[in-house]
Amino acid sequence: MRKYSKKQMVKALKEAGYRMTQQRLAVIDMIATRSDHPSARQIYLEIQKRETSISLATIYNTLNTLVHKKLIKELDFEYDENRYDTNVKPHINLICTRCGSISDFNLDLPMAKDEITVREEFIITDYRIEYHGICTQCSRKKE
Amino acid sequence: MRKYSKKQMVKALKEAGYRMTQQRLAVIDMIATRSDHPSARQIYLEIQKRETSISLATIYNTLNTLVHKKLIKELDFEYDENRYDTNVKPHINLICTRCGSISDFNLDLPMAKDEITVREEFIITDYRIEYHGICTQCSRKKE
DNA sequence: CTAAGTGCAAACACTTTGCACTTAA
DNA sequence: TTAAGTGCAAAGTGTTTGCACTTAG
Repeated sequence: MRKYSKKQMVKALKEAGYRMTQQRLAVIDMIATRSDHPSARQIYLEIQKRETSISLATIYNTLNTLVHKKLIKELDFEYDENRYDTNVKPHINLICTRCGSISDFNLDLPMAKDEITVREEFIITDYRIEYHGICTQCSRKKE
Repeated sequence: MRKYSKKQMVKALKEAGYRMTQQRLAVIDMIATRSDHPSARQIYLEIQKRETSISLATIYNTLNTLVHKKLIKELDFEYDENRYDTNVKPHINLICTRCGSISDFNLDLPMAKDEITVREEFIITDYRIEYHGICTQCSRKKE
């Protein structure tokens, strides 16, 4: 689990020369605090409830900056909005196809990396592993 | 490797009550013949070169039908068009971030499925595993 | 003070849809 | 013959961009 705190994200952006605006702080606060994997729109709605004025465009800008600085990860889905993950270490995402919740599953995977590198001469730079299915909450409330 | 032939796809659609139009045949022919993972647009351009008249909408319709019937798989990417995979058995996709090529890597994975089911009570219905990196061709021609 | 950032609305890219025309069975 | 399928163009979705206004440093 490699996850940056609010402080670390702010520090990293400042060091890279980015200004600390109310909007950026609000987005960072939101993404670093929540343990679910919110979408840009969810973050937008949440920030709007508070005092800070913000637009969706700014949220996308800020999230893209964080992704670019490798402080968070972007998860894309065809059937829905992109979601953002503070866990930047490769891990398994358990995605509920009923309620859309995403949780992390951390496990050391004997992920066949070496075998791929040798057999295919493919240079792995990143990976993405998802299990789709029904989460505990949803399977319990089916009656 | 579980991969349906052109014949099997045609049979499955006919049995499900679908009509066999020139357009559907052309799409099925294209997807079942090619071993790469074409996008709707690529299939469109390819079919246009031949005698069959077709539109992009029809290609999407047909591909969606095939996906729905579980005869092919859809791979979605935020940064590009969806790609379609005839290998419907769960497997690893090796995706080249330089040229966009996608190849399959078949391997029996000790994929932690059991552990997830037990530890998280998550009912797995499908999964998606991707390794992103540089393919053989691209790494050779880098000089 | 001034370059960086914000925020609206318009643009974008891919995919889906409404509907008149065509066609497989 | 006729319901299913096609194909255009228009709508829809999530995301990005252009540009005048605002603001952090």
